[in-house]
Amino acid sequence: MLRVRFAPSPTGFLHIGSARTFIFNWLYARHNQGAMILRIDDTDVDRNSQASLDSIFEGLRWLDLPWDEQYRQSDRVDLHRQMAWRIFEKGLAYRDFTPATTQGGEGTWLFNPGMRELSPEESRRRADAGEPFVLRFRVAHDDPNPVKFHDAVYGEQSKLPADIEDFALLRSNGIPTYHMASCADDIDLRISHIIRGQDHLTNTFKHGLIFEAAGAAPPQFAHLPLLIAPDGSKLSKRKHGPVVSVTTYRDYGFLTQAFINFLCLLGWSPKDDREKMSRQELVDAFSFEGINRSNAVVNFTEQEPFDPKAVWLNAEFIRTLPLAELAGLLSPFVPAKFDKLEQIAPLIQERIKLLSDAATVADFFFLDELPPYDPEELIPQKGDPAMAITALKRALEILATADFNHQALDAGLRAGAQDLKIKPGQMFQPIRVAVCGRKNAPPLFETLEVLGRDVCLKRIAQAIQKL
RNA sequence: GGCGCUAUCGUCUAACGGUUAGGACGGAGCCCUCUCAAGGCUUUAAUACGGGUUCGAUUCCCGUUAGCGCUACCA
Repeated sequence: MLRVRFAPSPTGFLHIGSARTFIFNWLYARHNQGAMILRIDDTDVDRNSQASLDSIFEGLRWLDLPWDEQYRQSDRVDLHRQMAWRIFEKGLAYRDFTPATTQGGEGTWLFNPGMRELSPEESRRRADAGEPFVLRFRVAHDDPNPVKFHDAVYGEQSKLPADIEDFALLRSNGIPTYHMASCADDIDLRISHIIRGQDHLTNTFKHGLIFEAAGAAPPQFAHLPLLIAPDGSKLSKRKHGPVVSVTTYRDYGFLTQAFINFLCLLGWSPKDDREKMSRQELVDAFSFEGINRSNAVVNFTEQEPFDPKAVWLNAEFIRTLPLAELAGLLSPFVPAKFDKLEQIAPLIQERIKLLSDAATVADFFFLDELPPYDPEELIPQKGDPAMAITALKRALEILATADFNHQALDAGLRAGAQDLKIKPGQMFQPIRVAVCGRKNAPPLFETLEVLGRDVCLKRIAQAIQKL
């Protein structure tokens, strides 16, 4: 059975690049009726935090793409160690007693001098004496045959052993490194396909060596191009702020489906001209052939914190939402009861791009007192304050008695404009500003209807005072 | 520095040797219209550079340049 895994490490919030990796794994699993495994790669005890673990689960839960199995690497350390020592026993790893502080530096580093050729006896003796060591893989640097693997996205890959350093398997504190833990788990969990970021492409040579040393057949690999910032650098919270965190998208009112859709279009294409796709369409269309090889820019700026395409997709999905569903989704963003929201929803559905826009675009529905506005805005096009006052006074009379439904209001106010010998637009604008506190608002009659007679009369009266 | 990967409109991408280099977002304009949206139409803009191979290169090969990744007892 096909088995894929998503293996985040809890050293930070859930990054949108990680989210895309998760989504691609999920799509691949679903497309092939395989299993999706979530594995928390928490081998770096110093950098792990509960906060990031929470953030990861929070983000994944919002994505609403359920996984089938779940593991945590820290529960499986014994397994990783055993596999490391089995590699050691085969002579494919050795103890390196070089203190950590003396390492690093310029140029190519392959191994620490003197440690590869320590005799088994001496190595054992020093270890028994309590001297700390790391367990290193013994790469066959003199082997002229390249290490090879096939990547489903990047094709045939090969690298000379002479260019691969003796990487660590076990740290001096006994905790397995990422390479060791990851491979041991991939073997033990029978992972058939590893789909991950391209930053692991060159690590894969090391992993190939581990699989071979452990006597396991390597899985299939598919590396994904990275998501980068407009300046070409990698996305980081420190440099680019909250836009790189999944929960930020949720908090600003992205729909899960729009967010997933957007991420899928970064580095992958269905190869036809489809852009807006449902989850099922994505599952059906997803394949490694559609994955690109070059990094994709998430196009945000300081003024526009979200990629315009993500925003556009979100607006598209909002427009297709059933009104009751939209009203429900809106409720965390605005102070209004559900039945009021159901009335408002149709008026703002095609006027908001993010759910959070409702709070600003439709504020006048929720506020008791309108925020201050410029009385000049009450004056109609090619009109003067006197015209505004006349129009508003007439509106007051009409609204005092009219039926409060939009057909009646439409007819009544148009008739009023005709009586006053002004254009309908000149009649409507003062009313709109009086009632909404702004020039740009949803259609007038529906808005009046939702606001109700009392509020409308009160606000128009207040507007007349301002003139 | 070494090794690896990548390079089509501003951005996301399509074109797997032959196209007026297509679509989408964004921008601009027009139409519709009680404002704003939405919708419709039009428009804007690209094969990084230099060599090959070929009747013919966005596409294949080499080089240059640029970007990214790995080069840790991070993942």
